[in-house]
Amino acid sequence: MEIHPPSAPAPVSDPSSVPAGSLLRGLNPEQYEAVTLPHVPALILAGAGSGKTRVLTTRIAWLLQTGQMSPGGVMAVTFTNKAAKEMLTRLSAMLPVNVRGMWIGTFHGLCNRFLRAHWKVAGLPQAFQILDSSDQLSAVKRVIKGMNLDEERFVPKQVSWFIAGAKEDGKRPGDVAIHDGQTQKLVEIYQAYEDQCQREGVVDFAELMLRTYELMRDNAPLREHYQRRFGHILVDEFQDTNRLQYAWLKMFAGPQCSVLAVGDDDQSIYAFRGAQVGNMADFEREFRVQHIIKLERNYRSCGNILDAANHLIGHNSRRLGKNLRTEAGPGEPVRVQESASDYSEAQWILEEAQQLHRQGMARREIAILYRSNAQSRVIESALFNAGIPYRVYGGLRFFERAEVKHALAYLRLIENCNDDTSYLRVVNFPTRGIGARTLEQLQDAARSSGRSLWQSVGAVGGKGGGNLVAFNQLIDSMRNETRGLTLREIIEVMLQRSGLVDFYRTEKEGADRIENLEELVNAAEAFVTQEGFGKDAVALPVDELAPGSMAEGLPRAVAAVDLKPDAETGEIMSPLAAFLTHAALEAGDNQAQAGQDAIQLMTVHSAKGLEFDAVFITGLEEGLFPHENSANEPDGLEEERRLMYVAITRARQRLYLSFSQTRMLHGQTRYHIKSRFFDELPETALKWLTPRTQGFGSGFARDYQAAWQRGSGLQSMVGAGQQPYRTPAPPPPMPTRSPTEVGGQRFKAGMSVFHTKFGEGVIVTLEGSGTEARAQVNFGRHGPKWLALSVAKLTIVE
DNA sequence: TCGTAGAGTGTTTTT
DNA sequence: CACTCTACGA
Repeated sequence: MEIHPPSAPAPVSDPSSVPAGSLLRGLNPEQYEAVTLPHVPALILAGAGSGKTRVLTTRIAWLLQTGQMSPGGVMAVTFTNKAAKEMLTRLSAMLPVNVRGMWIGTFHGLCNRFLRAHWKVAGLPQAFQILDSSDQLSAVKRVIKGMNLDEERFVPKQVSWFIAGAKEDGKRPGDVAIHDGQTQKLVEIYQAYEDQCQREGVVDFAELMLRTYELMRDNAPLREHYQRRFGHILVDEFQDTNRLQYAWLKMFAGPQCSVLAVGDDDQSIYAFRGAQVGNMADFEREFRVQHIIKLERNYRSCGNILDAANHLIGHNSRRLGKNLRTEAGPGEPVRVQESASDYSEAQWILEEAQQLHRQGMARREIAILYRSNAQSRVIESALFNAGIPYRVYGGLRFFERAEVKHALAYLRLIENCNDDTSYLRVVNFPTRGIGARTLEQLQDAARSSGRSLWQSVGAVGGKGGGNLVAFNQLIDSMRNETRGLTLREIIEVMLQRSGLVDFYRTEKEGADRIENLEELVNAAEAFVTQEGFGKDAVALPVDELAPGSMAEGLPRAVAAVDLKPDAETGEIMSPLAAFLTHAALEAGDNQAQAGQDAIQLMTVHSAKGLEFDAVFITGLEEGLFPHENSANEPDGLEEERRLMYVAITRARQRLYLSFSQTRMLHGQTRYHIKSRFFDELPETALKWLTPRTQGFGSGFARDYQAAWQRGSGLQSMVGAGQQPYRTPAPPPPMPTRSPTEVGGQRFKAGMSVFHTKFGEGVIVTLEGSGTEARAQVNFGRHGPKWLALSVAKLTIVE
């Protein structure tokens, strides 16, 4: 793929002559050009730390300020709520503009907004609810059970993934190509799942996108309306868009629309969940993009860090081609540390981090990154034992916690009693004498009549049946009691009447949970205040409703806005329904202690978009980073390299790369060699804190052997004369598992071997011992393979 | 209905 | 190792 220079160099006036107070003040020439582009499609290749958010927001502000666009005519779409919020905040700081009328949000958030306005033509109930991924999973499980299918053959997670994947390819059950019986059945499950969702009035994340896309595609007046409306569409993180999102954008972008796509192919790290980097090239071609601007000036990292990043990513093929540069000096070298074990690695990190902190660096400016979540544990325990405050990203977020989900389920039932997922979640929680047997009967009755669980309670007799009726009455009475109350009051009533609070009061670990339930009340309160639901505000976009808005004049027959206000209050959407939507679309933070100054721990994926003064990239070992599983996927290694690129470019001043010789993984000690990425970094930018073990690959095993024979074990390899790390327990006696003992042969990582079937290859990883011993061998044409050494016939190639 | 022992599992993840 | 899920017995 190649990049054409802008056909006509844009007539950029000298950005340095921009008057004080102007929006455009302080932009560099490329940024300036991007912000002031004419009304045509354009692609901005924005490198890490090149000021892309600034360009996006300044462009919107500029379009509005110069009167080229009214707020209603702009759409800006992002992937995360955080990015959307950031954009809104910055924008309102630049201009006094009513951001509520603007279409700025996540793909899913905008779809929700669209479907709330057009629920009727979209074929949805007005109070449709959104399933998060765990809701979706349990819905899929129910479908599989209901079809009497084997959960071994149809693993709910995989089925769920299949359905989401199909939707993200724009495919309904009828559109999926069927090659075999398995696919046939999967499609049947997909169909049944769809029917179930439709019956219950719920949509999953992918459905929000697909439903919106289809409605735009099939409803010409609606499409024309929106296409006329949006003169400018700006897309953030374009490299992360999937097929459906791309098609969605094309649907909203009419002939008069100028789409500005901002992205960085080198930071595409979500191919595994359907992101198509190829969308960038497709966009360039299909939108006949004339203006491609590269933002390569980096304002974040110092020279050595950028050298490392550029050098590394240079090993990828199929790039759009971009190099980061800085006007800051080279700065400090990139420090490299080798440790004997994951434990001593953690120990070293914490001491180094403490050192930085003592020198005045805030803890929140120090990030510890790893490839996979499992790696955080050792580091966490080291920090915990040392009493150093830290914060782990990832894990359960607020709205995903069990007690919060229970509470939300009650609220959802108040809003829509046909929501079977919520019904099943709380019908017997707290326990009400409704057991598996009773629910079995209820589900059978519901299935055979095609009705919801709620509607089927009458069909179940006996004691269980009576309890079910009582449960329905409980929900009914909650609905009646809360009518007309504020959101806060509704939740308080629900918490009491449902018995949730009482239940957790008697639990031994219930205090935290009650605290979270109280937090839910606060979240609701904050939501009402922020979104203005307290008074007469409605959830629908103001510009869709106001007379004189662009929606006015649209043929009523196609229902631009399907208004159906509450008969009593006149509310278009109840605060409760709005809050439930909010809870589904924005899972919230994962920690309450977010304010504290703490060291930040996270995966490389979740670090994307963030920056820190000091960054530790840990576990840089073959098999971990690059991850062994990526070797099986096409372009897997390139994605791992981009991931590494993302990790490197998070650092402002100081970057540490660290790897360990041994690591506890899944309860087993594994022996690793250092990541191949070290060979792809410029020597001149690196500074080894530990002596280099030469000749990597075979080096480790040989040095280990030598060190062991000297009677000093691994510790002697970690550089005597260094800080007294007090490496704890001596390393596991390697000889029992020694790679050199494996299979009775002298295999070592890095060694060339010959296999009768796969030919010549190089040993990447060795693990296990005796008959368990296995090796990952990289065979040129056949790629990497895991081999059981007791079985595979390998000979050493000299 | 509920608690617990045993098996199974184990990249990355926002919405 | 640490967690989730299932099956079984009280």
